[in-house]
Amino acid sequence: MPTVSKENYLKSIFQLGNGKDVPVSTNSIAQKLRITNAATSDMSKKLAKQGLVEYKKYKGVRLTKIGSNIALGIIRRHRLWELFLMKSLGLSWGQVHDEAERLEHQTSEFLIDKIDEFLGNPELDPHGDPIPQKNGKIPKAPKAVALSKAKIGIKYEIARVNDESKDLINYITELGLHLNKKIIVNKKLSFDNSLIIKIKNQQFTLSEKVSEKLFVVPVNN
Amino acid sequence: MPTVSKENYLKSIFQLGNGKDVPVSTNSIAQKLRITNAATSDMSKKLAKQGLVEYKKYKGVRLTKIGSNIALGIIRRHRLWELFLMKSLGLSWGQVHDEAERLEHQTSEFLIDKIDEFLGNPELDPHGDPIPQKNGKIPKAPKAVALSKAKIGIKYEIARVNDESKDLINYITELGLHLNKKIIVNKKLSFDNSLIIKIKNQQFTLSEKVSEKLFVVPVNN
DNA sequence: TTATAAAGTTAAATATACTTAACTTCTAAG
DNA sequence: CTTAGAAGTTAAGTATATTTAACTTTATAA
Repeated sequence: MPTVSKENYLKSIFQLGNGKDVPVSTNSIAQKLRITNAATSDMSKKLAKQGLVEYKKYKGVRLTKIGSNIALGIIRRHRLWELFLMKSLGLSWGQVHDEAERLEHQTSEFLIDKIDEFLGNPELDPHGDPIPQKNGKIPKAPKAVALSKAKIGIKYEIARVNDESKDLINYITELGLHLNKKIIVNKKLSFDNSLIIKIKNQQFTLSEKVSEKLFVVPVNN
Repeated sequence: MPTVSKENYLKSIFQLGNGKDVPVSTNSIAQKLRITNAATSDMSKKLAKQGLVEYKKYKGVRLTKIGSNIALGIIRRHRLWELFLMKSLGLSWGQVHDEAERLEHQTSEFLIDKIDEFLGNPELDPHGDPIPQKNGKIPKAPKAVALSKAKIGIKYEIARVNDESKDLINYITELGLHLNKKIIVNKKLSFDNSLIIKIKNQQFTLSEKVSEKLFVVPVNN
């Protein structure tokens, strides 16, 4: 069984490769995990020795089938915990990530399956990300577009938001935004690409940085 | 902040001392944690250096106020998790201990307080043990007596069971026993001190070993 | 009152996961 | 097609938590 540390490496590799079977540079892992490059070089060898990644010096690491399955298991646990903590305890969007980040490593298959069942085998987590299923399949997320690329005047709803930055989540939560919230872009300011958006009757400005992290799908009514 | 390992030492010391401010031998800790005596001698020094225990060579360790508070915090998390997993996910008596054993070390104060609140600030866990409160107070558990010391013919209910042995819990669960279950001792066999007990209309035998681990309180009707 | 068994400690070694500092390989601009 | 800087690796050292093996202290029974 991999340690917590190894699980985090595998998860990071999976995420940096966007779930695709591509090599990921050791330095990008280091950056993501906030450790030194040296540490990831070291660990890459260990992971390779255990058959969890393929490692070619100077060419990055690539998950093996086994490594990929472990990564998926951790991501599954993370996303189910997030949803569970919101549904069962009423925690908010911004409160669940950090908790899930720790709990995901201490959750037996038995327990996560119980949580999955309790939630009705959901396909999406509270940030709109797909929850890997018990069988390893990853549900399709709705095809969302960054708010920064949205068309003026069309009604959208929020379908996904990057859950890595707590600051971002807290900020947009404070603005009253959350998953499935309806939103219209009234105007785009050309000098800094910030957006003037409307929700209900309120209107406010979102910087380009923020609008790139929010993903939306068009809605009819 | 203590590591998981240190938290487990502190918890064990607290439990071996029955929650009292007494010194606990290093070897008893080793036995409980299933590690070598040498390891606990070593760790005792480290815990002492951090001000979590007082350690006199050959005389065992004694929790300081700080160490004791950490131990209480872990026990609080353990017992609240057990109850929460049963109430929210419908897990059984025997299924919650091992999960709680890991989750207890990865639970922020924020989260455990939410769980506590969700459960209505309960005083007892599913095994009848008192749950240390946020303020550090430990609720009084009902004054229960070991079933092995119960009187013949009196109606009792199960008030507490040692949660450390999964085998025991699974065994008595299979017999249909659980917290608050009514039980009458019909007879005590003098040659091995086993008991013939009655629940509802069923009758069966419990060994002395088992009956020493089950605690009961008399009930009226 | 003393020797011995039980209880406890120390020291040396191991594994994991890091860091810092020095080094090597790669890559892309001129 | 060379070379400088970026990217990546290695080596040595650190901290934590463990083990095994040898040793010391304590308590007790003759």
